[in-house]
Amino acid sequence: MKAVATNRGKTARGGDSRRRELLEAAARLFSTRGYEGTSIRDIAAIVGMLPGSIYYHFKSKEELLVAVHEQGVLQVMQAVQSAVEKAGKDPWDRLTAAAEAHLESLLAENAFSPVVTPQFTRAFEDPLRSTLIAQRDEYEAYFVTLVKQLPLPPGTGRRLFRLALLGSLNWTLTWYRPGGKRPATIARQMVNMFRAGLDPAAGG
Amino acid sequence: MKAVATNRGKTARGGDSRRRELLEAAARLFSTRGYEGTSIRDIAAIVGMLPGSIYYHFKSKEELLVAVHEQGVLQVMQAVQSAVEKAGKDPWDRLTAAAEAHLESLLAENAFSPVVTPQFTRAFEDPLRSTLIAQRDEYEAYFVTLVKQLPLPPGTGRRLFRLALLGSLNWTLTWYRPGGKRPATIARQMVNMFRAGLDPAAGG
DNA sequence: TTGCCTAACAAGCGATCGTTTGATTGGTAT
DNA sequence: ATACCAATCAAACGATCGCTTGTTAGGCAA
Repeated sequence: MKAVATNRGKTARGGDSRRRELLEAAARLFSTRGYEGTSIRDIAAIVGMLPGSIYYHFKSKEELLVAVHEQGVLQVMQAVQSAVEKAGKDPWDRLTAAAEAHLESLLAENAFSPVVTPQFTRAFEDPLRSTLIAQRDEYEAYFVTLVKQLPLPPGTGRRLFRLALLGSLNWTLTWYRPGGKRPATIARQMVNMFRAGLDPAAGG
Repeated sequence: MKAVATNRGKTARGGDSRRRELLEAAARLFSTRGYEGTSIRDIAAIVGMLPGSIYYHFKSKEELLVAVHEQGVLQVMQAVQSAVEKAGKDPWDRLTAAAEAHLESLLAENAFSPVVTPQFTRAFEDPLRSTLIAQRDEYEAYFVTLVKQLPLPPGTGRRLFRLALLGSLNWTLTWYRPGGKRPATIARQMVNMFRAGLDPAAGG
């Protein structure tokens, strides 16, 4: 494992910039037109590259998808974790912070994260599908711990609570228009809808 | 408008049965593999027909999709309306009945209805996209009236309430597995989560 | 200068896509 | 029997798909 001093072969400053451009273009197209609806040629055209050249950076279209998905999970996860850490100790505050960061990531313009949602994953066959689900589960497990800390009335299904909240948040992707309320506001109001009924300390 | 006594040309009893078979096969494939991920040849193979023969029944793949989508909207709409009518007068009961019927339709095996969700519509371009959205809006407007009848505390965003609830319900498509709770049970519990906090008459 | 290596180009492979066209089949009405 | 017509077959069209292959341009090290 010898350290390489010079950026061997990479263009000018900053490593694999072309690779990142490809990831970004692919993410945008995948999330708007879907995976099957996006061709290698579409992606190549955006970054100004011939279709064949993509295969120098990724060995297949599927591998490109997995890389995009991984990047998406990473981005959302980091945003959420960092927001939660800043949120203090109250479990509801922490959940609210997570929801805000989650929705902001999903609706951000960079367009990496929409690919992360299971609604995207659903259409794939099983070797690939399992890979994507595994990546995503790592993230969703974080929400499990957040919900576990919540002071909920006994008998409340924590699993259903989590799925319902994430459902409300993720569904925003289908109706949100940039002109409207800020994503963080929407996320907070949604958490409050759930909270009002289930938090004994909240004021109805 | 002259009535035709004999089933002119249609096979045996029951009008355009082949057309319905095509719609059904297309619905199943569209909802599992997506529109772009489904080929005319796939659909033809299921109903035992050569690819070209499909074009006797539908003039294009897009028209087939629109027909499937329309059928899906119709099915869900009828199921929901019929359930609401049986539900009595209490607005929360009516909403609960609607949610149950909605989710049951979405998770039913016939597989027509998943195509109705906006998560499916999202990926299309604008002439087609607008057509699908228009079909779907007709249905969603029905939920608007249901939510309007609800006795909610002043200041509660009814629009966000509706979108959040439908989000929770629709998202179930991404995680539901046939072994688990019955769809109607899930729907009822979800409505109750929202209700507990927002209905002044509910017992916390 | 020589040699290497990254990153891309140029061209095309076979497969599959949605769709069209013309012929064929079988039942129904006359 | 004949004529008709709905419904399908059989075959192929051009376009586009993911991907491969051989080559080339340019920077870095020896």
